[in-house]
Amino acid sequence: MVRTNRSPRLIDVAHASGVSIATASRALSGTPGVSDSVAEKVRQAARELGYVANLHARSLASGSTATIGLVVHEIGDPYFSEIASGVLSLAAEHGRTVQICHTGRDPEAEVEQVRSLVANRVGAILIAGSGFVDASVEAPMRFEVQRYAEAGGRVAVVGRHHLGVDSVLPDNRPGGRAVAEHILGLGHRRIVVVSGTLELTTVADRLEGVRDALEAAGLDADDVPVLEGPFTREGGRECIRRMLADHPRTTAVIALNDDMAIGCLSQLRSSGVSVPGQVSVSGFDDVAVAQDLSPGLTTVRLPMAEMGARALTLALKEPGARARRQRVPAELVVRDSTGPAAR
Amino acid sequence: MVRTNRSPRLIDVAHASGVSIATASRALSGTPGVSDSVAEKVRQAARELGYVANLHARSLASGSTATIGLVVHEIGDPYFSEIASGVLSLAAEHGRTVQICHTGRDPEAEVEQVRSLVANRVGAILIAGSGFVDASVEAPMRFEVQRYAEAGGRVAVVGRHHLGVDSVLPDNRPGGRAVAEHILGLGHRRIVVVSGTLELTTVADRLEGVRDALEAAGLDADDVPVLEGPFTREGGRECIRRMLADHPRTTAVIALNDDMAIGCLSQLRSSGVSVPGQVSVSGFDDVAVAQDLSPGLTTVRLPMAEMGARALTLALKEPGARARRQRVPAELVVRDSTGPAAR
DNA sequence: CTCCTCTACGAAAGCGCTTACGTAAGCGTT
DNA sequence: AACGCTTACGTAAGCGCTTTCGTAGAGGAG
Repeated sequence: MVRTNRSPRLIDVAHASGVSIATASRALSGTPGVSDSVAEKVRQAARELGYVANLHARSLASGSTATIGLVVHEIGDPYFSEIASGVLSLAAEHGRTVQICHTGRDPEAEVEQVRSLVANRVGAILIAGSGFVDASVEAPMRFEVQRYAEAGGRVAVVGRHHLGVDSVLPDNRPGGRAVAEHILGLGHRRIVVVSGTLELTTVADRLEGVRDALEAAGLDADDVPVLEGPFTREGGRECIRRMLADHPRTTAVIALNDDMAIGCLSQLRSSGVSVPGQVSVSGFDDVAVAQDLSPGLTTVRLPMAEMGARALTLALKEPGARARRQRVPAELVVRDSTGPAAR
Repeated sequence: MVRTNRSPRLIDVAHASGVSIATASRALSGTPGVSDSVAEKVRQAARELGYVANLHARSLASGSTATIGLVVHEIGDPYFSEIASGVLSLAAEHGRTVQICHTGRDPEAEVEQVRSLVANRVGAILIAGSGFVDASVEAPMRFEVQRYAEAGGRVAVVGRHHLGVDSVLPDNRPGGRAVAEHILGLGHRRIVVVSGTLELTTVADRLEGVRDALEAAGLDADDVPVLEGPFTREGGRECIRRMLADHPRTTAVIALNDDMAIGCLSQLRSSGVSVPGQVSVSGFDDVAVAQDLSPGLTTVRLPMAEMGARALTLALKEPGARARRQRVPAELVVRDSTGPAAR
């Protein structure tokens, strides 16, 4: 019977080139033990038939995969999409494919997604995005990740500690300190921090850095209001409305990510507050649009794409005896959204 | 021999629950023909063992996959990341995983990526992003896609015609016409179009719409300069520099996507040109940040996430006798970046 | 010429699952 | 009681590869 309408299999290539399926397999996957002439004949036949190996069969037989899994909070968010971009580019160079899932910042969905990646037998799992301060929230994730790692899976995370695996960690705290010092240096004293939920370690770390700077400047960090809202543009808008109501004399807003900062800018503009004339605003992350906003956003640059790529590099390496940590420096980028404090 | 350090297999679950492997399979995958009591026993055992099915084995045996492939030009670009977001969310609801690749707008890389998705035996392929006007560039892609479709694969595209498969098509031309009419309605006559490469069908279609409006207004469309540059923020900046040099009396810029429009805004600001006071600017797409820019960007809204979701829905459906086409309306969103023409 | 060592290749055993097919038991009909 | 039909389950044949092991043949040493 002729197999119509189906992709050719290895055995078809083998027949076409007059060798056994074993030899064909070796020739195509580059395993030694095949003479050059035969190997070339096989490759030729494969080309003519338009043969593409069935990766499922390959993985099943060999027990390994070229697929790597990437878990992000929300792919539509530029912070994550830039990380993803770095991962995808490097993965393509290595001939690896990437499975992405996003979790909507829901810890349960996150665990769920990791499970599904494990089921897919991906070769490595990359997890991007903040962890949770509360260890009990983090526990199921930790469990799942450990089990996978013990079974031989590779895991790397970006911007997340406490998971006991290789990690790429941005200098959130020093970065927070740097912006805050910048703001203080401009003479601001009536400052407000606009922040995502403090349950996120990223938020907590950045805030800690801000407090460091405040204390170093001889201020009481507890005197600076921290307005909490969703870690999104809408959250930024919301916080500014609260700020205008409750702390009308504020001269500087330190937002703990660019998304919120953008929301802040937007709301201040609609409220008729000039930036940086009346109020200065800073962000964190330096997403691509930050420089194209008006005014250009003063922020802390994190090389997101590179962070993604580095996480992948870690995951592709042999596991070390203990978890590796790579620090990524955060660099203050001063633009036009911050200026001297109004008198 | 005890299998240490490996994930449990179906047969382990079968033994643990005292049934055959066939019954266990049926119970876990929900295939009818198993009594409720036995099914529950099996599920219980699976849970206790922490069993997760090996999807490679499953795909190999069943000949189908729950994985769907998504090809985009650049995941870091908000247009695509928002589409991806729609796809990921809907896919998760259907218990599907998504493999994403980005191609850097390189037609060859695109074909390459589709091939690799085919090798992965994904159940469906989604392709987002503009096609090419030049049919010869599009041909290899068309070939690959057709072969996959004939072998039973499902394909859907968003924003791309000519591929002979199910498609979700934004109203680029009517959208282009709508913005242009808006600009004309504000009294602008010295207009410049800032455009990505005309080789992209998306660009060509939007431009066609703009020309429709110009002609309808009794103008000669050929009198309106079309500045071509990369379809990115940097491209927008570049075009504005050319515009300021070559067409200094321009009062309105119609950018053919938001990314370029953002670059235009940015460059105009650095060049000290007020928007919309001296020059009005419009975009296309309505990416999330568009509303938070200063001034808020007048643009044409495309429901990107929804478009992604709809493409997935099409791909998940049974194929029709002929390729389906879903039009997605484009809606003009007027914000602050456009105003009456200066006298 | 015999013996041994390589090298190049083939045969066949899985990898972990799905599913077509076979069968035994239960139940209603006549 | 004999018959068929349905339901619930087991047996076993793959899915398309990789990889271990075995072997034939070439070539070198003695």
